[in-house]
Amino acid sequence: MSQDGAGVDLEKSLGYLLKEASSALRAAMEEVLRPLGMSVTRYACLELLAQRPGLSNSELARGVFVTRQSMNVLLQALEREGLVVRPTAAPVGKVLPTRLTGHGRRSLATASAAVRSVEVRMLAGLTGAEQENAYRILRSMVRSLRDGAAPA
Amino acid sequence: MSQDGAGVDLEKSLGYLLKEASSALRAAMEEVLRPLGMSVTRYACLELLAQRPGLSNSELARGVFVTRQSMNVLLQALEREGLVVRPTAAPVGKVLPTRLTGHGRRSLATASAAVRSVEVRMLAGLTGAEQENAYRILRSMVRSLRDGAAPA
DNA sequence: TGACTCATGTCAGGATTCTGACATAGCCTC
DNA sequence: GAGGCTATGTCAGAATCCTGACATGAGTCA
Repeated sequence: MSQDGAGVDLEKSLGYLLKEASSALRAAMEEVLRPLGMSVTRYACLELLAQRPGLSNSELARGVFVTRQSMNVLLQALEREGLVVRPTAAPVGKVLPTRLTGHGRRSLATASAAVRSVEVRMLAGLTGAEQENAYRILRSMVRSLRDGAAPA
Repeated sequence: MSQDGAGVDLEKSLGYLLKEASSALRAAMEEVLRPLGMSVTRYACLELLAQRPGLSNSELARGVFVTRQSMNVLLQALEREGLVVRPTAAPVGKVLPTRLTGHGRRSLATASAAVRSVEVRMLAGLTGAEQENAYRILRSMVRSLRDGAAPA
């Protein structure tokens, strides 16, 4: 049914398109990660940890865009499965620096390759200049949204 | 940091930036919708329904990027609160065409204005040409992700 | 030193979404 | 008309994520 009404046109809304693209990306990632027994959130956590070893629970949460409570339960699971390690006592303050184990690094390697193939597929059909444009434009959107959030 | 070799560089990854932008947009929408007693999913459902009256449960689900089961529980709540109406019996097949009530339309109006202000803020700092670029590039990403998903 | 503020880790409860499953209606082919 | 295929609406259970709350440690300031 293609019945156009009045009001905001979702088909031309960049916000809607942004959600659509993000949703398509997540679905594509889930599709390639599922056979590996890994979820998108788990992969994101491991990938972030590989690039920034020793990140704390709260820092990981912010990097993966979930609450620190959700990240806490995820880290407990990853720790139980031997993918990451955390010291039993905080070396300084309450912060528990997390690190990947060998098992975690190997598990991440295959997942990372799969995700990379998805990103390559997503960028197929775009020139290098277009990718640069996309990067700059998305960065501008994020900055505008964050800055306007707390003007007081 | 330093070791990029095998891993995806999240700071330069368009996929990560896409997730970041989508997350920031959702957070900004939740912030302005919360005082109105409305969630992002509810708003999206009502907005879609305003533009395409008579949409079915499954069609709404695809438009809002959730499963039809989730949309079903949402529609039941909206119906209970008098924001939408569905016929008790399907006029044709099993499809139940959903429509906004006057109450639903009024509730949507204020929410729609709030969301529009967020989108305006998001696009501040971008020229018309840049917005056109963003639209075209995001569309290309979605198409590439969907097409490659089922190569048979 | 003591009070205040902020960030962190964690537990508990609730809300939202998803996966699995079933019955049914429309469409297509034979 | 019979059979297969797809899509839909719906119920039930499980997984995931979030909000609320508490205690603790670091930093600031009088």
